[in-house]
Amino acid sequence: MPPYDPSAYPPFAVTVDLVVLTVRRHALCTLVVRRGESPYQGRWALPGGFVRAEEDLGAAAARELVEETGLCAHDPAAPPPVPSNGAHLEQLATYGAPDRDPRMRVVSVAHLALAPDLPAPRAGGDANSARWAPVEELLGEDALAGRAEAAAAAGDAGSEEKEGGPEALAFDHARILADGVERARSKIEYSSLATAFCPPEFTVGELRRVYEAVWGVSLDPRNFHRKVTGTPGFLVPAGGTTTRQGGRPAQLFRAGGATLLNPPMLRPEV
Amino acid sequence: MPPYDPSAYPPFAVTVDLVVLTVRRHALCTLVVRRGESPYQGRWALPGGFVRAEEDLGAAAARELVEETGLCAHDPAAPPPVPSNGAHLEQLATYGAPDRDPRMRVVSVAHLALAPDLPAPRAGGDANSARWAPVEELLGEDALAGRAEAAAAAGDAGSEEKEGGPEALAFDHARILADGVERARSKIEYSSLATAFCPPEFTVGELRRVYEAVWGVSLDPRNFHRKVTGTPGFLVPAGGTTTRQGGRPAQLFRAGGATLLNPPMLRPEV
DNA sequence: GCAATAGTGTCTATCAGACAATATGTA
DNA sequence: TACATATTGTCTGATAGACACTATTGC
Repeated sequence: MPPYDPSAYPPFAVTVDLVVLTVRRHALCTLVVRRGESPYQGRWALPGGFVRAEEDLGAAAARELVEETGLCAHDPAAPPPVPSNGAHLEQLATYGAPDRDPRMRVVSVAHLALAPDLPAPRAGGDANSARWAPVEELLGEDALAGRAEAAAAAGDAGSEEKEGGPEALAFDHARILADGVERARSKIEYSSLATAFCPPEFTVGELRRVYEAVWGVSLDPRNFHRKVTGTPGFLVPAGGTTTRQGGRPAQLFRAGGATLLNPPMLRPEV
Repeated sequence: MPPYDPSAYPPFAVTVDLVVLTVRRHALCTLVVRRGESPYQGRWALPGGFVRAEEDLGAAAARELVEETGLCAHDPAAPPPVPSNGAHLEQLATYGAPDRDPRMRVVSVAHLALAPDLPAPRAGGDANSARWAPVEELLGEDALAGRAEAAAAAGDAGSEEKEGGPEALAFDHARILADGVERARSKIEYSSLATAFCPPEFTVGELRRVYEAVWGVSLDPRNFHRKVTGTPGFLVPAGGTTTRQGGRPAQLFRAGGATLLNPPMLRPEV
């Protein structure tokens, strides 16, 4: 069985890009790194890198995640029996417009990671080269439903300043980020993924603030409590209580075994 | 701005594979083609091919779709004002395990297409080289939730007969198909995509049979009728009636403008 | 005391599911 | 007529959302 003739197919480079989301100070934030080289030198971009010759796509994404954040990714096929502080990682979508990188043909397999609030990014120890940026700041107010920043994917080098100003993300990363945010927003409706934003033990109020930050809405604390504690498999009591949010002590919970919520959480109408 | 040094990154080939679904005789079917060359010679596989040098991923998928079926793909970003008999096409996921093709490193961007029932496949006019196969036949009964045929991705050439028998799909295509079927099953819950399986004008009963075939369940015709006609934007009356299903004449409808259903259709419990 | 958060109870409009009854075609 | 499918209507149990009320901490 001979290998393909290399001239019979066009050469591609394959990369992984990461949309790493977390909730910090009641805002949905994503990890961005400063580009040190052309094109888009000095602009913020999603972390990512080349897939290695003998590396699976998910493994490449997990490697990039640990390099950028120190987070250990959960394998969705084999979640750990005890919730650790690892992150949820899943494939998001693949972006391969011929002109998305002016240097060469690059196909990027974007991945989505959800993580609890972390101390500070560690990108080579340089605090100026990586940060948690509120997604609202990067995408604007109308970041819902993939409507935001669609034009940014067209990026030609001559009009970089028009693509949302100097804070706009490099390449087509604004679109990738918008798609990742929309995926997270819809997925916490019908799955227990919102717990991936929480520490191993958390309160109902903390979980509610995750939903409020990701959806950008306010939820009734009483109905939320009734709903979330009444959904089988979503939460299991951890035993203790905490007052770290002030007020009356709140029970601590861990994520239950359920991955699909029935009934689902309902995102309020716009 | 110099291009990358080609030796600085591993070379990949990028392909698109298609999961084309339709409903035929009350069964969910997918298009498969017979492989004429090694590896997996003589086995059924999903249609697909290389992405060209200056071609976008979605364009490559649309090109393969028209080559295999003659179907014109709707651009999801700009659906036609009048429903034609084009197919719905969307990106599904990307598969890039290092050993998924024994000849070389191939990353495949799988796409999902939903189409109304078509006459017969036309793969070079050879009726023996392409067919509509019931997905149940290809994946077995437990094709839900991506559990089916996971082992098929491991495929080494020496044990082809163990991978579900001679009817098993080539490469990791059983997994791709299972993912596509699960995507379709969940997406018709909260979107109007089930109409993509119907001709331009269809009855409520025909739409119900689509749901029944895709989900593999029976639905109450009376509740279904009330639900589907009461969901705003889902259906618009086309004016006429038809008796092509026998019984009392049924009103004809066209797909309405809504893409997201509110409230969603509910898949019955298992 | 007051402020803040946690948690429970109640009411109501809505809706999914079960199913009776009727309408209108074909064999 | 018998049968098949379409369509409308009714009933009931479950629930989402609004919101009153109580509980328990820190200041």
